Amino acid sequence: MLELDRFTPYLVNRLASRLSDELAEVYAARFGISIPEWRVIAHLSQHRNISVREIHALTAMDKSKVSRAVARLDSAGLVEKKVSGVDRRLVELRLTRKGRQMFEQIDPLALAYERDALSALSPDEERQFRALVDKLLAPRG
Amino acid sequence: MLELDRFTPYLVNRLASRLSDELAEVYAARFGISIPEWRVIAHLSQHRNISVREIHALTAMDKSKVSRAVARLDSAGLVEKKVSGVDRRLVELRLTRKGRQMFEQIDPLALAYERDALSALSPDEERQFRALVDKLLAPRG
DNA sequence: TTCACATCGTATCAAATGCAACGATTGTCA
DNA sequence: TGACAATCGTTGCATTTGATACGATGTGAA
Repeated sequence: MLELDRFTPYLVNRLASRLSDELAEVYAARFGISIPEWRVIAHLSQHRNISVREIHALTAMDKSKVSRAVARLDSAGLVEKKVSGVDRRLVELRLTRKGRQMFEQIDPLALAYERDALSALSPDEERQFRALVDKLLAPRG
Repeated sequence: MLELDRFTPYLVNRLASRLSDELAEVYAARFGISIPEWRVIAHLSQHRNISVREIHALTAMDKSKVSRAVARLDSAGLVEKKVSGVDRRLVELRLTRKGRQMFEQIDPLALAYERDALSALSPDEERQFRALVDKLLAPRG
């Protein structure tokens, strides 16, 4: 018999929405970007010339969700779009100087929030937790 | 410098949406209910006479989201609504026989999915993971 | 080459969502 | 008691979302 308080999908979902929402409090009002936009920025901060398709595959955000987030970031001057020379179907994305500066402001705030969110765990537990999440995220047969 | 592949809110979110989506594949098409509706049913399966307010508080689903899910379940004959005698602002919810029967069909499927999703972990790791998630979910400061 | 098919990003449109406001009810405190 | 504030569930409305279709481009086999 299912008990919600012991049902992993339920618990992980509650944890995830809390982490997303609390993190959004850190950047949403202050920098005027939404959760999907933040996710795009975060990905562009470390993958150069990544495409919409790749962000979609990495984040499980819908293709059109990514496309729209990119469009808003583009018109806000935070992201540049450039049709790939190799495959003209692809759009290569990268942060503008302005976008990178915004990321560099959010970066320490995000890391501080993560530390705070994990502060209930000891360093050992934190390592365990990361390792277990990694295992669960690894593609299954 | 933030690295997404080590950033807990990001990883936990990816895990959570995979768990939600894959679980929904188990019940959505077969039983014709949405994710919010499933969540309401699951809560009603173990809390009797719970109110919209309480489901909202427990699940972090928006009040109106819960209200609308309940309305659909009501007109589908899966849930009954009854104004509380103690506080007439409250609506006491409970599964109908039909609703309970549906839950009892989904129940083993949900548990089987959970086992499958956690199959990458050893029994020990699974216990650790549950304990760590509980710690992280405990209200902070 | 050519033609059928796959892939990428965007646009379209119905449905879902979140926020704020509302009516109804209850609580508070002067 | 009475007036005002708070709470509950619902609804209206603007926005967001996801599924699908589309045009443009690329791929592969005949």
